[in-house]
Amino acid sequence: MSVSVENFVKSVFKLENTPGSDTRTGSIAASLGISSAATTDMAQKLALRDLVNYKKYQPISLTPKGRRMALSLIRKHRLWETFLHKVLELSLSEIHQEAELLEHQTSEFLADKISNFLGNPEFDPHGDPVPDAFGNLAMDYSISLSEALPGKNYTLSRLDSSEADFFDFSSQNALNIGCAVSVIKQYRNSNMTEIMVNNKSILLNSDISKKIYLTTNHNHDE
Amino acid sequence: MSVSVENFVKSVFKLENTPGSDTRTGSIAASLGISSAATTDMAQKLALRDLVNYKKYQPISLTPKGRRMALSLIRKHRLWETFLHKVLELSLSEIHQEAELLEHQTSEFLADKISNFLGNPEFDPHGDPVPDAFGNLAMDYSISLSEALPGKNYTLSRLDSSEADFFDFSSQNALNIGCAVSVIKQYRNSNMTEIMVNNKSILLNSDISKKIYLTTNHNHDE
DNA sequence: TATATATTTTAAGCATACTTAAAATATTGC
DNA sequence: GCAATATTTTAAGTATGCTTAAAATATATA
Repeated sequence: MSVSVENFVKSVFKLENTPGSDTRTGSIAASLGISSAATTDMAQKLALRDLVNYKKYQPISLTPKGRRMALSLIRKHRLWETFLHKVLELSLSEIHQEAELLEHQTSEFLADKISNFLGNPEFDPHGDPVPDAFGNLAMDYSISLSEALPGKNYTLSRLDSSEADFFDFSSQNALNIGCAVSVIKQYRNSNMTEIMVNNKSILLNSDISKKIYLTTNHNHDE
Repeated sequence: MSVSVENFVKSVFKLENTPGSDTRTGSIAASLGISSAATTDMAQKLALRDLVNYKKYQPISLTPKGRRMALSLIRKHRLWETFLHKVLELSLSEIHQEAELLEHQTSEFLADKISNFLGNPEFDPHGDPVPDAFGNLAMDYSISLSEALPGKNYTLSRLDSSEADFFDFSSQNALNIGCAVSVIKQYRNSNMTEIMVNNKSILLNSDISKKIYLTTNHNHDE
């Protein structure tokens, strides 16, 4: 399977699972950085290979086979990110681009070896769940900081970005996964969020707060 | 740089450095598993990019730029092989094919991280030297078992193959890097070599003995 | 040295994965 | 409901990296 096909399928999966997004030709084109014409072309070809469902002028969806492919790729991506961060000590801002390339050249056999070496991690260094070999994902109860309730205490569980700038900002402000976050105030009109981290107050705009995810401080098995 | 270009350059490098081989169109084609026509085509294109020297009907050679590219790839390949074997515990017969894919998706930055993690190894698990970041190779004084002198004692230093079968054979017969090998007799007419390993006598044909390299048991710095 | 054989190159064609421009269709606003 | 606008699809064209078949050239042999 070519890199282009794999990235296409992964893009559809991500858009299908992102609230507020759709899987229309233009959206997929934008997310892949290619033209709408190329997207239509690829959708038609992949429909013949039973990877996507395609009907003219309609949103594209993944078949079960396409979904399996996407989850396998996401698994490889997140395993590589975990490996690069924990073993080779690359920073959060460095791991994405390397994993983006390696994921396409990773056999299932090798993915299992990496997973096993890492102790079959459930979450990657960004807090994203790592699918297991069957495509199952750990449950994620996190909520976005932009939706969090003022006055409550949370734990930072996920940094949802693939941009180096975002990770540079978060690490410089000690916004690390696992740290305690108190939400002071939500400025609904200006879309700003004030939080307290390490006894320091930080005011964040929504570009940032949308990408930070939190879990409430209690056990979900209770 | 595309995978095809990288593999072409690597192939020329390997043929240039393999005694008894040449870098004519047909030889490169055979080593890459493509047609002679495709080889000519690629040679012409890469000459324009200053990676190879090409004149009609003449053997192809690498430019300094081409040589640097080849050594960078070989470095990445051998670092991955070392990593896969030592860290993820893949067998000697499994590492080549995985490294063959990963090498093309590895930045210089990542290669340096892997090298550093492994303690900047001078040799990979097959006994092949790992070029350093500047393309320098450790000196290799090994000789082929097919050329070794009867009655002498050697240490097995290199298993020169990329075929899984060969490594299955060698590991099953305890022909491991670092083990002591005594050469009993060279049967020059039939191209057979008799050796003693772990108090066991083994008779090897030249297909095998050519791929096994040995060092004499003394220090080259003396 | 001439000719037969082998090798290399050129030429034409194909698949993949894109592009831009035009045509077709869908959506929005009045 | 219809026109204006936006989106999607089709069509034509490009670069890469191959293929096979033919022509050109080189090499080997008698």
